[in-house]
Amino acid sequence: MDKTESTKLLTTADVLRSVGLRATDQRIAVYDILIKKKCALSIENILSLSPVDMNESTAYRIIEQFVEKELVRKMYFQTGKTFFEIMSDHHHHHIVCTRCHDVEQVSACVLDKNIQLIAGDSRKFSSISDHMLEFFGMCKTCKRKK
Amino acid sequence: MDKTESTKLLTTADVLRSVGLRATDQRIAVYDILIKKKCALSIENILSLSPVDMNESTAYRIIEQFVEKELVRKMYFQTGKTFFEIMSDHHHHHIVCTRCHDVEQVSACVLDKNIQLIAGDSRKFSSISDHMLEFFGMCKTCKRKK
DNA sequence: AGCATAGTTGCAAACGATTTGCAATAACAA
DNA sequence: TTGTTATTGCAAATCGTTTGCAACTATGCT
Repeated sequence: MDKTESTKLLTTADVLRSVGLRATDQRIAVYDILIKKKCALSIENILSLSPVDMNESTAYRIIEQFVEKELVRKMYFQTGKTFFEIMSDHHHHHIVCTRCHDVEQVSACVLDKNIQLIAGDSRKFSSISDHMLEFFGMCKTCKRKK
Repeated sequence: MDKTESTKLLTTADVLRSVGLRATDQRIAVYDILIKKKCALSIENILSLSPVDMNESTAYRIIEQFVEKELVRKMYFQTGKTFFEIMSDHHHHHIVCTRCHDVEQVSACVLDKNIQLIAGDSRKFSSISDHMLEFFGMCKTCKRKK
């Protein structure tokens, strides 16, 4: 109860060091934003949310390192935009608004049990390591505006 | 049996004119390539397959018009590359090789019947108009090389 | 605490993919 | 065949992302 630090099991700095990255203000900021938001963010989003000054290229470098260290997943949505999301053990998918590009997570995955069937169908592929499922629609806000 | 043209129900030129586009050599070339290949192609692919001389920007313009006219679907795969595929009534998905980026079509869609369930789950969205499902794996050729 | 050093940053320039403006050219209707 | 308007090729602009480099800083060692 004496040391403030010890009450927190693992600081962001610890996480970063544990994967071999130095704990800089910029890295801590990016990581904390992704943890806090939990959802898919663009570089632009990250920069605008950052409490510390950060150069664009620094953000790109940091996020790319996070992807390499598997702290973060990189995703290309069908809107043509690139997003980054903190890795979590919870597999999920997204619904993207075709108008405002807002993204919502879909909690459950409906096709886990079907994947082997699909792989079995393939001529060229013998196994499937992962998948990405994206839904499109119009969010309630945009639908109202229409 | 006299006129060669009349034996073909609808020429590519006719298709183009029917959506309000002039039938130029370049447009015919792009359309025919997409029809013939049936699969997802990049601008680079299209240019290299074209029998007629075509400027890069012309290819971009043509493909964008085809997307607007709904002759073609634009897709961003998780490899970060943009592809174009002729619209067909046959809904299908893709398996992408994580190594060589080769693409194979998956014939059936396993989740049509689940879509309404997912929409029902959503807070922000009231309907889903479409979806995109992409699988990753290593193709047999790459697996052998590994 | 103070120092050495390797890793990290900001900046500017380079980059690849895509888009645009414009003058020359080609498709189509009359 | 001719006139009008759409389309093309070219070069330059643009967007998102990456890179080289010199200045700076986190970390390990003393």
